[in-house]
Amino acid sequence: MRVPNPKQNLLLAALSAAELKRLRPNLEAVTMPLGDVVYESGRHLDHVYFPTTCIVSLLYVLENGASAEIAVVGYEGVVGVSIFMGGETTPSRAVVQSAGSAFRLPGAMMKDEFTRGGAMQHLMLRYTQALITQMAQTAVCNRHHSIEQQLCRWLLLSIDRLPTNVLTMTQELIANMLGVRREGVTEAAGKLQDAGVISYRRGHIKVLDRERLEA
Amino acid sequence: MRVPNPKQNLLLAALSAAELKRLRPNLEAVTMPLGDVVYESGRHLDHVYFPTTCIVSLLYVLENGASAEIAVVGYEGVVGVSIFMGGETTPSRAVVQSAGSAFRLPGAMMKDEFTRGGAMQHLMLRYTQALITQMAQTAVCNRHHSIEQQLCRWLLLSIDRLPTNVLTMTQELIANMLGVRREGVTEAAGKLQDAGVISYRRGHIKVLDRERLEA
DNA sequence: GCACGTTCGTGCGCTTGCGCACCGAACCCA
DNA sequence: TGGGTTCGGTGCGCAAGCGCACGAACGTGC
Repeated sequence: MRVPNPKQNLLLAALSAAELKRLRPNLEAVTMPLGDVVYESGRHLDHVYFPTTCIVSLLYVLENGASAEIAVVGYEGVVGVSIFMGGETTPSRAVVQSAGSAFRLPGAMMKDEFTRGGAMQHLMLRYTQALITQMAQTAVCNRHHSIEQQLCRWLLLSIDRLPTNVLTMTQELIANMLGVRREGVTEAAGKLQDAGVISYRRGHIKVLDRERLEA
Repeated sequence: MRVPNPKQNLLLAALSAAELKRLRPNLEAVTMPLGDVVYESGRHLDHVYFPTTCIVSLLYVLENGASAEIAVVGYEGVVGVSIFMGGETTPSRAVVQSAGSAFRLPGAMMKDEFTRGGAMQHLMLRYTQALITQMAQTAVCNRHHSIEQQLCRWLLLSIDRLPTNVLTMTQELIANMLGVRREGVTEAAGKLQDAGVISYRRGHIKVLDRERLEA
């Protein structure tokens, strides 16, 4: 495991040297264990998180407890956009889907930097726009796609944010993310394995044929 | 029909007198006929639209032509957030769901005003945040709710943005918005009518019992 | 008042996914 | 090496929703 470097996060890496230098003292490297709840729905947000090697899922939780993933954030993004979007709280829950590390920045610092209106603001807005697009896609997938198609999409979203092609993730958890039954995931994963696209064993999924996953 | 007044839009109304005065010369009142496509997915955005008496639906369209509504915008919001979020284009289609009027502002003006960093920026970001929340809800509803529940939610979203409790909308169109079959809407609407919550006839839906719709 | 297009109702077979229950098998740890 | 626990596979019955097809009711325009 390398020493965490802020530049591993694409947003931080895109900042100018001066901006990064300004933020650096307040950037704190944190390790993100699997299953850790970064934000709880409706709670106050203290920090924004810039993932480097971890992946964070954004889940929207209903009153009755049912939930579904609305977006995935990895080294290309930031968790906690609500902080600079104006709300102190977020309506979604953020859960670590793949363990790793991240940098976090106190919310107040983030706001200050954002308000300066420089590259940081621009970057954050662009990323938020991308996040919106991802959410819109999720919404439509939930309606029109089969479990198998959604599983494919989800696998792609995940491995694109990891250095390896192996995910550490039980089918139960995937089912939770997608908001479907575990058995449905089992079935879909079985098909994909038969087709030679993926292979898995107890909590580890290896993507063999990325091309064919994109269909 | 009153003469359109920018203050009918909540976002414009929330601006200070000075700001509104600055924008006023560039604000153009436009009428929005039913079914009009305000934005096409992937196309360049010339203007942002501030609805006053119309309602605009944001649809995300898949490659195969299937689509689903991801958000509803009325007098409380603005259509075309991508313009100040950094992208020149939007991944979604915007369609007029209920005829009425709106004010539009050239994209460049919007950007300028946004970049000033004043109340406008703050307002736009807050609204975008609200839009994100609405989209997240839509995503989860698509997964967990029955057609009837979704119809209820959709009706509420719509009448909340209209002065009356009567919607002019065929079931076919509603089905399009929700991304379901027309027959499914017929069935759900039939149930609601039997329950005395709504009444409808050929393209006109009247909401009778708002309370019970919220379940 | 009549014809036509639009909108809504209904029926049927079929697929997908859910809920539940149970078992085998892999893994972890002592 | 041998528990016990966690995962994954499988088999029901059931409900929701889809696709298709057809017909009835409404309302508009001539």
